[in-house]
Amino acid sequence: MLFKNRSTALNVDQDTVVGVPRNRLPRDRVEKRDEIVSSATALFTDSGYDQASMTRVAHHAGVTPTTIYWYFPDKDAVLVAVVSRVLQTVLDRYLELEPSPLDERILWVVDQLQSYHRLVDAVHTRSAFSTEVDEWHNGFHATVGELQEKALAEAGVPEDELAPVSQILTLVIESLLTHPRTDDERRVIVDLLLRKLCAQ
Amino acid sequence: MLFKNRSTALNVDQDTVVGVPRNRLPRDRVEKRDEIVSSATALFTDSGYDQASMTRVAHHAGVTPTTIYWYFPDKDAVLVAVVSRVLQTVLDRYLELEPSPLDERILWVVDQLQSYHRLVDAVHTRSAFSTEVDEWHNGFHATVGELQEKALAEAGVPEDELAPVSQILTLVIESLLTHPRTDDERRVIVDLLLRKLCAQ
DNA sequence: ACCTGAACACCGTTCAAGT
DNA sequence: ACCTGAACACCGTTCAAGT
Repeated sequence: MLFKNRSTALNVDQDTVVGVPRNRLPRDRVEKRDEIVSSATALFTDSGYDQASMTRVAHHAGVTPTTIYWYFPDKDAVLVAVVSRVLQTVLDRYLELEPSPLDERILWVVDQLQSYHRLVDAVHTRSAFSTEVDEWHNGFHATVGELQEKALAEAGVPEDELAPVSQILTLVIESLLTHPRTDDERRVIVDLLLRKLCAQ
Repeated sequence: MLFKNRSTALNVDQDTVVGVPRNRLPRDRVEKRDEIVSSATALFTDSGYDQASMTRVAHHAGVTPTTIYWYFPDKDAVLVAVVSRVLQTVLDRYLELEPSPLDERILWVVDQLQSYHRLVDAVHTRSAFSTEVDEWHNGFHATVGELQEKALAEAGVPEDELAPVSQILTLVIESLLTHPRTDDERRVIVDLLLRKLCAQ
């Protein structure tokens, strides 16, 4: 029951040293951590940060609540791990998508993030109480801001308007997530915004 | 100790009927309810919805936690009472302020609501779980939307752009509350947005 | 009608004890 | 090194009991 991943013959590989499985332990640690983050992502996304208790996350990951505290200092650290991974995934997919009109790219982002609106709320709420969440949130806006300013410069926005235009766009995108609308409503808003904000 | 508001000579007025103080009871009830809402407003605003427990709100209002449940069905109902009163107060002051340029009025609203950003977060988060909060949130956007479309029409925004422009403005204002900036930064954003969105 | 204290089923987190 | 069960101080809410 204990060490169940390592005690079966199936899982023993050539790198294992008798008694001290050097290369095995770190890998297991990473895998279990990932498992916790996956469970937390699913539950935070579906039920929201508050309703998804550490107990529920733990059981979903097949561990005891206390085990999570071996991998993370507190619940906010789990939240940061969750949103980091979601951002990374979406960012990777976004960068592969590059050459398409700006409005299409923005609508794609809104569409991708739509299901994560509970994570957005959680980050905003927890930022006020957790410095670790607050720092991640600031870093998030810095990363996204840079990317967006580059895209906007290419779209013809003048140098001195780059910062505020980018910020407006980010704020609207974030808000669209927590104020759900139909595809059409979103398109009307994003199209009008870009038409007005991007000089031609 | 019980009925302390009514047992002192100071508080007995002419309308009081022996044994059954007809006019007194409803007034007391309203006053105590107001007291709870005031305490909740202070604590929700300063500490956030989650950190401000029913126990803390009750003690701040000079009652027992259970007493609150005589006046409100649950914590979300307290939240709705709090945000309703805040909105009413700000709306009243706004309507007295009427004749001033649109950008000044918007910056005034952002400034007024700035300190209530924790309430904004709470409403967004609770909307997903409480139909009473969700309904209030929808009503809020309807009320504000109407007011804003009128102001925008006067500012020269064409009929067919009224709805999306109003929505963009509301989303940006709401987001500015949860993403604090300096007065100058806010002014730059609002000025640019209005310059671009309002045809001239 | 209004208010209370005790209780219920939770919560995030800690810690001594196990392997 | 990693994991657990029991415990701690909370939480929102309920309810029998008081006035």
